[in-house]
Amino acid sequence: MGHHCCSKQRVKRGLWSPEEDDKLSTHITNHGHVSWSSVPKLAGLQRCGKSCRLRWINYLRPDLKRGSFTEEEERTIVEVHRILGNRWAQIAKHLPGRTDNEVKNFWNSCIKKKLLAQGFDPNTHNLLLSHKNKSKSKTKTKTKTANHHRFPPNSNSLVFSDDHHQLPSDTNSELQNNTINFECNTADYNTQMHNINNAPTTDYQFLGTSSLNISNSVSNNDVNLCDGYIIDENSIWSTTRSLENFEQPTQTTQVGGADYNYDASLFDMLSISYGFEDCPSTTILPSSSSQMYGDMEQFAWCEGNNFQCGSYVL
DNA sequence: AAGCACTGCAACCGCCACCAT
DNA sequence: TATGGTGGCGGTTGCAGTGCT
Repeated sequence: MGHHCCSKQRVKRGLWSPEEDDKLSTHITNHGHVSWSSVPKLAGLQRCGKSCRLRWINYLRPDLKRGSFTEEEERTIVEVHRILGNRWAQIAKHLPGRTDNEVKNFWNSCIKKKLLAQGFDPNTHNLLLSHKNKSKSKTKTKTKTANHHRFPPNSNSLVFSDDHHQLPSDTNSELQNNTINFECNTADYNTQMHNINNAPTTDYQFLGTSSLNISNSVSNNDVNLCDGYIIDENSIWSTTRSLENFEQPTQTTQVGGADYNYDASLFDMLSISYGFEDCPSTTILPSSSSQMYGDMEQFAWCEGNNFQCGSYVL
């Protein structure tokens, strides 16, 4: 069934003229819109309501940001796309003043090509096979990788408990300045993104070295705890890439559920929120008495005596 | 200068979900 | 419950602008 308003004859199509823009802007500004299907008639336009809506949302709305995307916006798009996939409307919500159409066009015309040029599959954010083979012999290669679907089907967002997560300051001398912003207001993922993009680096890093034990019971190709390093084809471990002073693992001792020694710029929360969908039985046990559990709908993380938990919103 | 290929982006199309009747 | 109207979304198209030969 088509749209009622679009089935009427004498509906103009194609690019909007300045006069049409003016009519639509004036009408919406003065009267708002109760029903888009009634807007063309009331505004004196020979367009269908759907076209009016699109024109207003994508071009005439006063709160739209104009001009090129900034590097920060680009980073945000890549990060959120890594999590959400082609959910342009959701991605656009992280970019005030940008529309889903704009983000989609930018992705298709620019970011996609950049990722491909860098050897990443723009759909999955994984290394393309050809690049994987090239880097296979390099155990410390820094890469980006991610799952295709970050959230369980029908989930809208990720929710963390509201407590600010802090490592016990006196329990491990290797960890300093180790406040991790684990905070994310309910259903406000944007807050989390903003915090991570703007926070001082030390807010999100462990300084020093931590030894990890990765116990991974779902060791198949798509197991992907977070994003970051490829240790081998089957075991992927990670941290955030967006932070400055991001350091590579100092040592990789063994592959496949054994110990890893990392220069631990480890647990960025954004990364931790990734990947549980595909590794429901994964447990991560850093030797510094930290634990994290993940499953499809819930996860939790212990650091010393502090305990954090969160869940997906279904 | 002309013709062609490529690119970016505005707009459209088709589908789905939701709501009112 | 079925149906129709509508809003919203992602995929796709078409065209104007640009660059290359």
